[in-house]
Amino acid sequence: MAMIHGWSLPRTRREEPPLFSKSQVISVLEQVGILLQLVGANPFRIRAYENAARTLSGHESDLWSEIEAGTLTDIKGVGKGIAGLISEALSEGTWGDLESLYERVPRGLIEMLGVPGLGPKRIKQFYDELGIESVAELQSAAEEGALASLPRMGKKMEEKIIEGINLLARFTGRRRLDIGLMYGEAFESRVATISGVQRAQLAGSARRRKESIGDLDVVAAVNLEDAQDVMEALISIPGVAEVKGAGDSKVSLILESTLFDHHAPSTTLDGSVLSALGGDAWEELEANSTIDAQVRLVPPHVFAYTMAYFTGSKEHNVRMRQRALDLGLRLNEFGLFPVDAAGDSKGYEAAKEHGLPASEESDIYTHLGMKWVPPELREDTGEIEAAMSDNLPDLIEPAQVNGALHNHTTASDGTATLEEMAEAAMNLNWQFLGIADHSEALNIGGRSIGIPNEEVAEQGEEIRVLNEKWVDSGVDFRLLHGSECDILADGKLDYPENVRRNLSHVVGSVHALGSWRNRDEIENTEMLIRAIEDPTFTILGHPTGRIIGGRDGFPVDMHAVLRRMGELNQEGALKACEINASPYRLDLDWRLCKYAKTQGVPIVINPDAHAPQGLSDVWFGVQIARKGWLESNDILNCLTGAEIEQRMIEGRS
DNA sequence: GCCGTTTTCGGCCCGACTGTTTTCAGTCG
Repeated sequence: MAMIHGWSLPRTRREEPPLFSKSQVISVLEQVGILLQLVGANPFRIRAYENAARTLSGHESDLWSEIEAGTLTDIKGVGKGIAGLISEALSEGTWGDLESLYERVPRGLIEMLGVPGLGPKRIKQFYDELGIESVAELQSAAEEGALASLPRMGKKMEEKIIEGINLLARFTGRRRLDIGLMYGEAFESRVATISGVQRAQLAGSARRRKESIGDLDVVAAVNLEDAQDVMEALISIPGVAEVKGAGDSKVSLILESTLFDHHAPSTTLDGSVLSALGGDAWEELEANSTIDAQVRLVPPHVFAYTMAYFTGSKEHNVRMRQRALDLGLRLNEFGLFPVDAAGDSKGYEAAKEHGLPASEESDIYTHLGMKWVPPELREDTGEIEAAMSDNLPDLIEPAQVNGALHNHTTASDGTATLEEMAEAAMNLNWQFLGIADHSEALNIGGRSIGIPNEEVAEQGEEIRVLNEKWVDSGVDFRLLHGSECDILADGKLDYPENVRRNLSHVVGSVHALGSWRNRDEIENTEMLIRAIEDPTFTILGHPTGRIIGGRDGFPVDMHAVLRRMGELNQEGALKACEINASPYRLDLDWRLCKYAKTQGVPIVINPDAHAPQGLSDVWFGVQIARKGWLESNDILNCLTGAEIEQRMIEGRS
C-alpha cells in the first residue's frame, strides 16, 4: 500500500508528460476509494478503485509507456474508466470530474473514519442529518445526546462513539512489527497455558510479518464445554487493560505492557531514526503503548481452518474462496464443504455436517489442489498461482545468514568497538561482519558524527591487524572495511574517490532528507541512479529513508532504480540493495523484493547495528525477505566469509 | 467500476458481533 499524502488532488510540477508519477496515481485511486465510501457510492465501484490502486502498486512497468502502447487496460483491475482517468492525468494534468468529489467531502469526515466503531455509513448519516463535519463536532453532538434520536442510533451507540473518540486520541494507528510480535508472542503463550485451551496460535498480520501490526489475532482450540471457563480466564489475564466486546466465540481486548514480566532490552538506535521520531517522546509513548487483540475460540477439529482464515490477508482469502467455488466448494473459517451439500445451512453448521477434514493448514491447501503457502506470502501477490503450479519459493531461513555488511562502531555513532562488534558476530556463528561507519558529511543535530577523510585509513589498518590475528589463530572470521557513504543532494558520494576505492564496500545512503522529500520523484530517481553508477558504489542503504510510524520516505521510482542496478550487474558490476533490518525501517519494502530479484539485483539484509545487540535485528530483515519471496541464493548474507570477500573484489574490478 | 468460451448484463467472499430492532444495518476483519 502506498502512503497517502495530502488529501487533495496533486498538481503537476512538470512541463512534459508524464505529468504525474505512478505513486501519485496510486495515492489518488486510494483516496477516491475512501471518498466514495463517504458519499455512499456503490460498494463494488469503491472496491474497483481499491483494487486498481493495489494492483498498480505491485505492478512494475512504467505507466506512461503503457499509455503510449495502449496496454493500460491489460492490467487486471484497470478497465476503460480508470485507464481513461490515468491517461488524462498523465498527459493533460487533469483528473476528470474527481475535483468535485474532493470538494463534496469535508476533510473532517476522513478523520472521523479513524474512530473505532464508526464507519462511512454513519459518518454520512451524521453529516447529512446534523451537518457534523469533524471529530470535534461529533464529540460535542454525542455529549449533548444529539445522535441518539437518529434512526438505528441510541444511547449505547452514542456512548460507544464517545469512547471511540477517546480511544482515537490514545492510540495513533499501528505498531511496528517488533512491538506487535513482542505483545503477540507473550499473549499467545499466556492463552496457551489457560486450562481447557488445547492449542493457541498467533494469526493475522503478525503471523504474515507485515512491517506494522494493526491488532493481534489469536486462535484457540477449545472444547465447547470449556468455552465459558476459558473466556473468563482470558479476560482476567494480567495485561488485559480493557474488554471491548465478548461473544460466545470471540473476545476483543486491549493489552498493555503489564503483560510482560520484564521489558525487552532496548537497542541503541541510529541518531537519524531518533530525530525522525521527534526526540525523546517516543520512549514514553512506547512505555505506555497498548495494542488491540482478538481471540477466537473454536472447536479443536476446525482449528486449522480458523488459523488459515485469520492469517490470510483479505485479498488472499477472497482468492482462496474463489478457488474453492471453482471446485464447487465453499470455504469459511470453520471448514470446506460442497456448495450443494450445504444447502441453506451456513457457517459452522454447514462445515460441521459436510466439511472436509483438516488437521493442519496444509490439508486445506491440498483439498484445493495447492501447495501449503507460507504465511508471509499470503497477500495475493502471485502465491495462489504459484501454489497451484508448485512454484512456491524455498524461502530464506534465519539460520542461513553468515554475516551482514552495514554496522557501526564508536568511530562514528555506534556504542561498541570493532572487537566488541566482531565478538558479538562470532557469538551468532557468523563468518563475516561488514563495518560501515558514517562518512564525514553526516550531521545530526548540527554536529558531524562521521569519520573524517584522513581517519578512514586508520580504521582500515585496525581491521587489517584484527583479520591477520584471526587468520593466524585459525578462526574463520573476518571484518570487511566498508563505509556508509552519504549520497549528497546532487547524487555525488561523500569522500574523495581515492578514499572510497580503498574500501571493501560502499553502502550509499541518503540522510539529509530535506531536499529529497521536497523534490520531484523523477529528479530524485535521477540523482539516486547517478550515485549508484559511481564505480565505487556497492550497496544502496535504506533506499527510501522511511521510518515506520514516523515519516514517509522521499518520493522515488524504485522500480527504475532497481532496473538500472540490474543493468549494471549485467555488465559485471556488483550493485546490491539493502533490506535495512532495523524494525524502524524495514526498507527496501517487501513489495519490491520480488522485482529486485527478477532484475538480477542481490539483496543484503543489514542490521545497521549501532551496538552489539543490534546485530540480532537481522532476524526482522529475514522475515521481510521471506515476505518478499527471497531465497538464500538471492541474498549476499548467505555467502560464506571467503565467498563474500571474493564477490566484493570482483564487483569492483 | 471491472469482468466475462454460459461476455455487453448481472454478478462481484463471508461471517461474528453489536445495537437496534421484532428482521436487520453497520462495522470489522
